[in-house]
Amino acid sequence: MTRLQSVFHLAAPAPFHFEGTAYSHGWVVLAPNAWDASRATMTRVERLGGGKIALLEITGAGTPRKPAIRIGATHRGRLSGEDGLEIQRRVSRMFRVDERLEDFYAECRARGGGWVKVTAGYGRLLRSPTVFEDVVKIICTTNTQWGGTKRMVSGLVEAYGEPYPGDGMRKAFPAPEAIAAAGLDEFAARVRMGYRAPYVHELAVRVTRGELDMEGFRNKGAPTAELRKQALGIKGIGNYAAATLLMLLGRYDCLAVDSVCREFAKKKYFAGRAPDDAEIHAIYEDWGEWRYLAYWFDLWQDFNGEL
DNA sequence: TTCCAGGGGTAGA
DNA sequence: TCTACCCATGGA
Repeated sequence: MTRLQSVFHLAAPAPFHFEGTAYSHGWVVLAPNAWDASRATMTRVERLGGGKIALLEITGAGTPRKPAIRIGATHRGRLSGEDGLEIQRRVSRMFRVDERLEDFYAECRARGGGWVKVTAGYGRLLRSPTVFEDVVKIICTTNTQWGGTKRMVSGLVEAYGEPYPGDGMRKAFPAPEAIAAAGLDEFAARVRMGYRAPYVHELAVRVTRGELDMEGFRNKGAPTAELRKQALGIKGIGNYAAATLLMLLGRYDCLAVDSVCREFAKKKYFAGRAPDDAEIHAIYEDWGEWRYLAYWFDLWQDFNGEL
């Protein structure tokens, strides 16, 4: 069967910095995502609800005043109207095109200095098309180095992801059903994620059985504290992971304090003395609902010198 | 060999 | 709510 191509354009909110969004944190290089720096293009295999597998090529488009995201989809067989809408919904979620950052930008402008650069369309930290994928990836970031996270996620995709037809090297992120169908022993032996294996497997089983509604975490009406409590109910999710998940859900009032954060705060704000967590939280307290983004771009500016 | 990483679960206080 | 202890894995 011949490969067909479809192209979609998503309108993005101005200001919108495509590369700054795609490469906003490590997610862009975690399988099945891949980043081609020479073309400023993100590619990813997506398994659609109707069963079709598409290879997506996602790039920035439009103009500064009317920014957009171009999605090139390669697939076998025609896409239905619903398939096309699903692709756009998924990319829209990944790049947070519905999120409003005006108040955050206003706060950055008020602070001045390097913060003004953030208002050029940064601040939308890349996420996954599904909450399930984000939670699995967050669990794979805990108590390991970044190289370990990449290895675990690649192994998971390789072992249980559906291959893109004609190029078995590229696969979609595994459906929870695929993980749940494997026994825990087999799963743990194939993916090698150590003590995290039972957590990820149990999560997949609970989602498959309908005991856990991951997409329900997007509930915009729920208070952050309630979502945090629900997140902490998932095995493998503690304070750091819950704050990271809340960030991916668009709630920035919790700070994800990890070893990177501790080391950064120690050097920049405490003259080499190790602060306790309460002291770290206090640094960004006055950013209110934007605390996480404030920390993230404080770290980013310090690390890169500039955006 | 030993340490530890973008921590978390559990038991016990 | 806090602390101590244990948890697999792989890189340094």
